[in-house]
Formats: sequence, structure tokens, C-alpha cells
Amino acid sequence: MKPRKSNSRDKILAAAADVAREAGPGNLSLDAVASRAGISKGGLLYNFPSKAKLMQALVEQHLQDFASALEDIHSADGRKNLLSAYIRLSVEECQETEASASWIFSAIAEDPEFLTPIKTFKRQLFERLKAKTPDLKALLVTYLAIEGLRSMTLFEFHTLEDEERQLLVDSLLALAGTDAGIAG
Amino acid sequence: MKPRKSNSRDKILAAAADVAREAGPGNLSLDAVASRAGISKGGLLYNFPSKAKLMQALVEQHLQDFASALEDIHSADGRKNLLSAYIRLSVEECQETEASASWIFSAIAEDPEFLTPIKTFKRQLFERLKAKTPDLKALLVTYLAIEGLRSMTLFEFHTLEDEERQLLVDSLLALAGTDAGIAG
DNA sequence: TCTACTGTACCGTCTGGACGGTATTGTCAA
DNA sequence: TTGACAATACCGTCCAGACGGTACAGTAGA
Repeated sequence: MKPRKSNSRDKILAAAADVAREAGPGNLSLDAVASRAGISKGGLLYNFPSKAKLMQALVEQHLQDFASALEDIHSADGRKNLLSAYIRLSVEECQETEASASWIFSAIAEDPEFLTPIKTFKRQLFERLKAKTPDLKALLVTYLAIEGLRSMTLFEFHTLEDEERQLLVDSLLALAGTDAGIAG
Repeated sequence: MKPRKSNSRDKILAAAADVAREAGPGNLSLDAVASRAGISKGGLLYNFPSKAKLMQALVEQHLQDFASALEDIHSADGRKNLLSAYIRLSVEECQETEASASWIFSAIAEDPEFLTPIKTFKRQLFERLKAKTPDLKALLVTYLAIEGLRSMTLFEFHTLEDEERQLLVDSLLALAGTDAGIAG
């Protein structure tokens, strides 16, 4: 049927992320993506009929990858503590230097509406976390702190030293791992 | 002498922020800014000789405003607890709906280097906080959580309910206001 | 041969910014 | 006082380049 069906698709998606990172989020042009993916512009537009579709696919793939990675970790964990799994996955993701999802900035520049799937995904995940986490205070603080870590990674604010970062993660996991609330 | 010295400058800066918010971060064109500011494109380029200079001024003004607001709050507070002042200012800033510094996305799309002044500002502020906060764990968690709150505001992820938000802020201020660490 | 896909040539639009012009105000010698 | 000149602040026009997207011809596998 389709000999290398979505092989091109994946190549293009990866190329788009690469271009966004290397050329800057504002310079994500279809020409650049096509050349980076090793195909022609015509071929690119055959797979993604418009730039908007490409961005959309970028967002959706990212969300799917994250969701399945979360399920993996959570299952490998005995489905015991979702918050803990979420924290560990997020921290891990933030440490992969080559990830740097700066293509998000391209998507926002193109049209902020591209964030909508991310918003609903986050909201659903947060609801799930609320249902599974006894201590709401601890959930709020840790969830926001993880969001902060993600933000600092995205913007490349390298404010924390390695030890500080480790101390932070330990604190968050401690907050997530017990029923203990915040002292005071 | 100079009847309305650089009144235009401020008008232009405000117009740029407005355009970025209303037309989307990727549609911040000089024409749009000029028309929004009520001057011509020639006049705009007289005040800011290039788009890059305009972006730079936007970043610098934002930083100056934040720094002076922080000093005000901290002083009004008896210069007692810098972290607490920082938290309250940040939360307040995140609640101003019209602020929505989405011009930052325009700056990033233009050139990620525009973030450099923000990076050094944040780093210096964090160093100051470290020097003044006895409990490093509490500092790390609260600082990151505030960063997360800022991020969610910027991206307009309205994940938290009002009560949850209030509970979060209370928890953070409690962590910042005492020498208590994290339970466990 | 047909179909799924690729490559190329091209078009219309938008944008930054260079440039020349102009009105107003300030400066200063005579 | 006045007239020559200069600086400031701004306007309107024009243009080269980049970009998204289309049209269409080509090609290789089934």
C-alpha cells in the first residue's frame, strides 16, 4: 500500500524541530524544513498541505509522545504514584538538551491557537493528578514547580546549579511521595 | 525646548505591546505598531532605528519596571523578606490580565538573543534571594513555583481554579515567611 | 498504465528599512 | 529685531527580499 508511509512525515517533523532550534523560532520556513528533511518543497507540501497542518502535527506528536512515556513510567512503577511519575518524566525530559522544544515558539508566532491541544491536555492531566493525590497543597506546589522547571528549560534560563536542581527534585519527590503536607 | 520630549517613545512601546497581544506575537510589524501609536512608519524608525532596537527597549523597560516595583514593595515591607516581596509582586503581576507580556514571544521569534538581559536579571535576582533566604529548599521550591505560575500566565494555561491559586499562594508565602522547611 | 509521490518554476503578498522631504523650533550674529 | 542657518521630530514612498502556496511536469513501483 504505502511503502514508507509516514517515514517522510516523521523525517519532516524532526527536521522542523531541528530548524526551529537551529535557525531560531522565527525562521521556520517551509523551504528550510524541506531542505533539512532532504526532500523538496513540493514533497513537503504533499505530506502537509499547509504550514498550519505541519505545526499542528508537531504539537500532536509531542503530546502523544509525552502521554505514552507517562503511561510507561507510571506502569513500570506499579501505578502507585502518578504525581511522582509525572515529576520524574518531566525532569528527565528537561535534561535532554537536544529536545529543547523551541518549535513551540514557532507555533505561537504562527498562531497562538496551536496551543489549544496543549491546554486541554494539561488540564486533563491536572484533573487526573488531583483525583489521585491526597494532599492538594503538595500537588499544587510540586506541579507549579515542575511547570517552572519546564519554563526555565524552554527559555534556557540556566539559573540553577546542578546541586540546586538535584535538591529541588528531591524536595519535590519527597512532597509527592508521602502524605506529608507543607511544614508550618 | 523639547515640548513633549520622548513622549512618542513611550507611546510606541505601549503600542508595540498592544499589537503583539492583539494581532499575535508573529504579526508584530512596524507598520502595525506605527499605526497603533498614531504616528507614521518614518516617525517610528526615527525613534527606534531598527526593529531590533524596539524589541530591546521593550525588554529593558519591562525589566526596569519590575525592578523598581520590587524595590518599592520590599521597602514598604521594612526590607524584611525579599522572597516574600518577590512572590507577592509576581503573583500580582500575573493577575493583571491586560499585562500578558506576550510581546516576549515576538522578541524570541525575532531573535532569542533578546532574552539575554532577562537571563542575567533573573540570575542576579536569584543570587540575591539565595543570600537572603535561610532555607534553600524552601527558596528553590517557591521560586520555581512562581516561575511556573508566570509561565502558565504567559501561555494562558488557565489550569488552576481561583481557590486553588489562592491556596498555592498561601502555601508559598508560608514557605517563604518562616524558617520552616519542607515536611518529611 | 496507473498511482503515489517528487521536484521545479513561479506568483502574490508582506515586511523591514532606506531615503528624501517638511514643518517646527532653537541659535546666533549683525 | 531679524534673517540665515541648523537640529529635531516626523511623514510618505519605494524597493529588494523572503515567504507561503500553487501549478504542473516528471518518475518509479505495482
